[in-house]
Amino acid sequence: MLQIKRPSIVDVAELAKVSKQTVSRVINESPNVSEKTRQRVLQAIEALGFRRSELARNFSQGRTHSLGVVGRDLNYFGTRTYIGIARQAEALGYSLLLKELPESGIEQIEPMLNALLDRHVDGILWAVPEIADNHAWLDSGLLARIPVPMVFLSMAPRQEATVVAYDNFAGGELATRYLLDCGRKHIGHIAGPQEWWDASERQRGWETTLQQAGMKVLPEHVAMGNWDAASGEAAFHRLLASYPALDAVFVANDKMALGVLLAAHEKGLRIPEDLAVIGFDDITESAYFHPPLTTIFQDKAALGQQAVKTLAHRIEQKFQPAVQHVLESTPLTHQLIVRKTTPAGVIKT
Amino acid sequence: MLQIKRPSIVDVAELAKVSKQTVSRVINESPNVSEKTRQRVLQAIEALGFRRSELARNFSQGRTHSLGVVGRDLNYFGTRTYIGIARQAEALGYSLLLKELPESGIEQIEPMLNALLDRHVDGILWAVPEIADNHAWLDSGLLARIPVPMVFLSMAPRQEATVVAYDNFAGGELATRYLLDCGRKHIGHIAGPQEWWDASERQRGWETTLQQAGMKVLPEHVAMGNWDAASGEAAFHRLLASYPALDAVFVANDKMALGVLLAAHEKGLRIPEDLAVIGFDDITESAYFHPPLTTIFQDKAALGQQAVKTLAHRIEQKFQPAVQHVLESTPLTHQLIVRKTTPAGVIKT
DNA sequence: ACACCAACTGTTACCGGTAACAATAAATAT
DNA sequence: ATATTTATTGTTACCGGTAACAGTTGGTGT
Repeated sequence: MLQIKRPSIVDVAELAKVSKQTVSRVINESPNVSEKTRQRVLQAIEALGFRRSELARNFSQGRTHSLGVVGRDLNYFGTRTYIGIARQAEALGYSLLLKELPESGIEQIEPMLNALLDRHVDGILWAVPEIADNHAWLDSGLLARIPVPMVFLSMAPRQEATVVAYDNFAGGELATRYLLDCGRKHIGHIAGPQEWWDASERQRGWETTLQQAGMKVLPEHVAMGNWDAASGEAAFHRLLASYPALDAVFVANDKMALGVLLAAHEKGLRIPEDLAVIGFDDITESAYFHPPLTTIFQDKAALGQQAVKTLAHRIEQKFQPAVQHVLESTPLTHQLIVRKTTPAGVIKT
Repeated sequence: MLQIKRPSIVDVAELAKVSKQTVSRVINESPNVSEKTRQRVLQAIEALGFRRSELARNFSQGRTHSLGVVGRDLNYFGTRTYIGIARQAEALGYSLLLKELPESGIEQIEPMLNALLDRHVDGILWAVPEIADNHAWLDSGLLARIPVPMVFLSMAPRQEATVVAYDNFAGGELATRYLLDCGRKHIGHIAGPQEWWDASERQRGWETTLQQAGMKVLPEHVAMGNWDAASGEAAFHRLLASYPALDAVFVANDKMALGVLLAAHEKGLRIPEDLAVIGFDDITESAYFHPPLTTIFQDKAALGQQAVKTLAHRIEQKFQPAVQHVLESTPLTHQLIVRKTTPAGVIKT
């Protein structure tokens, strides 16, 4: 059961009868190696099955070609986002070191960041949704003490931080304007938890659009849920009670919209005739809701991708300030997906 | 913009006027340090804000206290599973290095494993669903050349491999037996893709249960989907055409069940009176389907947790063969969640 | 008072690469 | 033919810890 030691650069050097530095040059494709020795070294590498230890290389260079990703639950930050992150990181030659921030939270933040820094990640991607003041630590000066570039996913813009995010305000506008285009006059909103930045932005988009259309927006025109289908159902009952004239509702995410559809059925409301519904997210199931849900789509994979690109860009700048790196950016804009919970034959303005 | 160098163990040693070895002893809580020097060292650590470089430690020890996780899409392997993995890894002091195996697949496997080994992960968790022969590489002898413990998530048992999985066969039995208990006589199945191990196991559970109940199982009693809601809808139409007597259906996952519900509505079938439906997975939305879906639950978080425990156990065995490590295992059993797509008042046998 | 042991601390080497600089050999200029 | 480049290769130090072994000190037994 003897574990055979991985061959090291020295083993290769001995076999090829060169110094280990020359081997290093070969594996790093330095041009200053004669073709003859290069071949000899390559042969030795082949013969021994040598592979460079990234661990050793990382240690010696002081950089690890890896990104720390701090997430919460993945649920929010989302499978699609994660795929975008993973693919882009791979494409740019970075590994991902993942950490889950537990609910409890605040006092875990510094240890978590330290754990990543102790492993010398080249950069950190903060993929925790902004809820209440859980980003308040940014004001504590902690950020300034972090010696690697950091990028934040989907949070309110801040002076000191690099943020990659969708404009949820615009998304809310888009949804609400479409309901107006449908000719609806009483457009309610089922919001996500107010403490969530994304939720309050969507709500602000709804509110602003209605006001610009000359409509009054009253507190009883909104009900709040917690993103879950169950809460959407409950919120809809409350909303209908406080706003009986309701003829359309913009729901802050598709899951809650599912609950709304169920509740509306129970109340005997016809959709979309009596009530138009528009969701947010375009989860894969929403095309199979009953009826299929009109919703707002945001390309989460592109979001993750863009975040990694941005982070990598800042890292390269740091390690090779001389070289001009290009940052190609993907536009992040919402898309309206019209299905059956809004009336047919609407002309979009 | 000068980057201040992280203090190293040597800086601490100088400040505390001891050798760096003594500092090492202090941070590793060796008992052989006098209280007086310990305090002096701790003070120096505090003063400098020293933190041990895990990178250096990993390098010097030849182990990284990290697990390589190879996944596909997360979609399948699932958010819940991932949470279980992350939490358990954190609890046991392991970091996670994540890799995404692209669809293309096979020829990517060896490079991917090598990438992990180059970074000296202590163990590898293979979280790619078994589809068709995508696990055939296990027979190539590659596995034997991997110098670290490896654990496979949810695949067919194999001689040479450590597998942590739910018994999907038993899950299929559980679902089907319940439909029998409901008094149904014509129980069809909407299967996942046959190439998926999980799917074929669930189907086998269905088939076996019916046969044991003395019923005939014909090919036209099954239709196959691809896990998506859309495919569930289509499959149901086909199934109904080929098996008109159908009075119950076991659907291999909840998403397809969603499509089935939609299709059944279109056909004017009452649920559960005309058709009983049972899904699989218990995704959060299924409680809000129309009507709420009866389904089979498996605790995916426990699955991920168990996989990490198993892997960690094997790693510890390897690094400290002398110590007897205990492996506490969580039982992985399915649970029947009865909602409204099956008739009320059934006595479970 | 002397040998011996325990408790504590220090020395040296090593993990596997890379960086910076030095040395040698071959090629070109004068 | 000699000085000077240029191309190629080797030497040495270093990254920040840990392991193995070697001292040093003080207390104890006789």
